[in-house]
Amino acid sequence: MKDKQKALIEAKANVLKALGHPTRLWMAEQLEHGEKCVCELAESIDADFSTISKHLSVLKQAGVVADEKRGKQVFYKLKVPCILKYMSCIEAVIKNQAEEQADLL
Amino acid sequence: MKDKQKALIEAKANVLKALGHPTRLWMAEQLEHGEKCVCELAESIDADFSTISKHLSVLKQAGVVADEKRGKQVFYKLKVPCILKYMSCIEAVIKNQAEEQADLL
DNA sequence: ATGACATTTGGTAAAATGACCAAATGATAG
DNA sequence: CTATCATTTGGTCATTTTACCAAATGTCAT
Repeated sequence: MKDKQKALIEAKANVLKALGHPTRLWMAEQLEHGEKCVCELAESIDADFSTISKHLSVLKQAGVVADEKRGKQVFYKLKVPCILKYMSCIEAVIKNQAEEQADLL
Repeated sequence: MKDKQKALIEAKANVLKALGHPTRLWMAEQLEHGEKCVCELAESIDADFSTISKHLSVLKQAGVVADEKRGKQVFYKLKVPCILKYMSCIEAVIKNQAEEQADLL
């Protein structure tokens, strides 16, 4: 494989990996209808603030979200909202799996 | 968050995580135009057969691919091809990132 | 049966990830 | 300027992931 191709694959995998954690995926979904501050996101997550901050940082690194500080708060938003449009396909994978499991019984 | 919601998020994250490794993403892309046997996939990957086999097993667990043994060979195929349609969006994320990096210079 | 071939499984070691705590930063209010 | 609030950073530890090697499995031809 060419170096450039390889780099592209790695970059894509990196984005998918960033979304491949329940907390981070949940956060991304929360941003579907607009920005939220860290404190809002934190409300529904049972984890240390530092943990939440680090997850957001992973999403930012991957280019999934952008952050903006306003006053004391930091707001995050989706940079490329199409990533959520994909979820119906992911759900199809899961449904498929579930049906096959059910067929075994 | 409700238990069911939580389980769904976890399932979705799991699929994304499975695709979130360069080798596995590459494999999935190779299957775009139909099934391939492990040996074909292995040709372009510089890794032990056992490593390749384990990656395929992760994709299978996640419900991304299905396998079928025919003769000595095992063939893998995509179960839900829409996952590849997503890649254009992922690429948009990367392009976005790249442009921002470029703007810094 | 025996050997050769394609793939998987089990074991192990190195590296990456994720969670928490404590401390640092930056912004605002008093 | 000091205290306070929101968030990030650094450190540490447990867990998970990944890669390789060696050995096992299942299939086919002889």
